[in-house]
Amino acid sequence: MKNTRNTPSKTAILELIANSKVALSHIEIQNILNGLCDRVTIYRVLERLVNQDAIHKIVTPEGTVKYASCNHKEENHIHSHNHIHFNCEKCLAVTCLENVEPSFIIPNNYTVKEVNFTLTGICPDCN
Amino acid sequence: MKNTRNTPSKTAILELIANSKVALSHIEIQNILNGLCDRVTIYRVLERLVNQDAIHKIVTPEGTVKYASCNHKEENHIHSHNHIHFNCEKCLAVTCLENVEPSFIIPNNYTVKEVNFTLTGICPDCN
DNA sequence: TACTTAATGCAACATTGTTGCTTTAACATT
DNA sequence: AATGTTAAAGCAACAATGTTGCATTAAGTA
Repeated sequence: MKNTRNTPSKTAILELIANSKVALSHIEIQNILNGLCDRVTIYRVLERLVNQDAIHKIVTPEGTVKYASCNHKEENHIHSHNHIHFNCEKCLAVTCLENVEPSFIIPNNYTVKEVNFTLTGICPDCN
Repeated sequence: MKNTRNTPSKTAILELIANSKVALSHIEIQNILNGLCDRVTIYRVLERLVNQDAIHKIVTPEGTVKYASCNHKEENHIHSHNHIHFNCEKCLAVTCLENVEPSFIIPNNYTVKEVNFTLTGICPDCN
C-alpha cells in the first residue's frame, strides 16, 4: 500500500468519527469541522480512511451516506463490516449493533461476499 | 387517498418495472423510455408508484437507487418489502430473493419497523 | 361536451460527489 | 537543521442526481 501521511484534516476527521456514537454524514462532518479544511478534502480523507479500513461507509435505506469507525476489529479474524446497522427514524441516528449476526438461508448457486443489514425503527434513546 | 390517473408515462414505467427481472434505476428507465416523457416526470411517476405500493425503492450498498415491482403481495398479509435483495457485483443486477427471510436477535429496547437486507456477491447467471 | 384538477413539460435551482491542476506541507534522508 | 520527494490540500470547474414553481395539457367524471 502506498504510504499515507498524518495531516491535521485526517486526524480531526478520524477523531471525530471515532468519538461519535453514531455514524456521521459528509455534511455533518463538514459542519462540525467548520472550515478547518475544504469540502473536497473531506471527501478525499473519507475515501482514504475507508481504504485503510479505519472507518466504514454505510448507506441508509433512504440513501444517505454515513461513516462510522471500525472499533469492532477482532484479533485473528478477517475484519468484517457485516454487522447490523440500526437506523432510528426519529433521531435519524445510525448506529452499529456489534455482536448481532443475522442468519439466513440462500440458494446455493449464489456466492455471497458481503452482507448489508439495516434495521429501521426507534432506538432505545427515543423509546 | 387522492385519486390517481392512468397516463401513458405511468403505464409505460410500471410495465417496464413489472416486466424486468432486475431492479431498474432512474437513468436506466430514462434511457429505455428514450424521450417518451420528461426526466422530472419519471421522478414523479416513480414517487407516485412507490406511494401506491405498486413498486418499491431499493438503495444498494453503493448508494444507487433502484426500483422493483411488488409481485410478492400476499393475501391477508401486510404488504412487506422486507425481503432480501441480491446485488451482483459482476452484472450489477439487483434482484429480490422472495421467500428468503433473515432471522436475527436484537436487544429488546429497540423497536424494529423495517428490515433492509442486501447481499452482495455473484448471482447464478454470472457464476 | 364541458369541467375539474392530476399530471406533464420546462426552466431553474439544490445537493452531493468528482476531476484537474497548482500549491503546500509531511516525513524520510542527508 | 536543511533538503528533496511526493502525498495531501485548496480552489475552480464540472457532473450526476434529485427538487421546486408554474404554466399548460389531458384523464376521468358529471
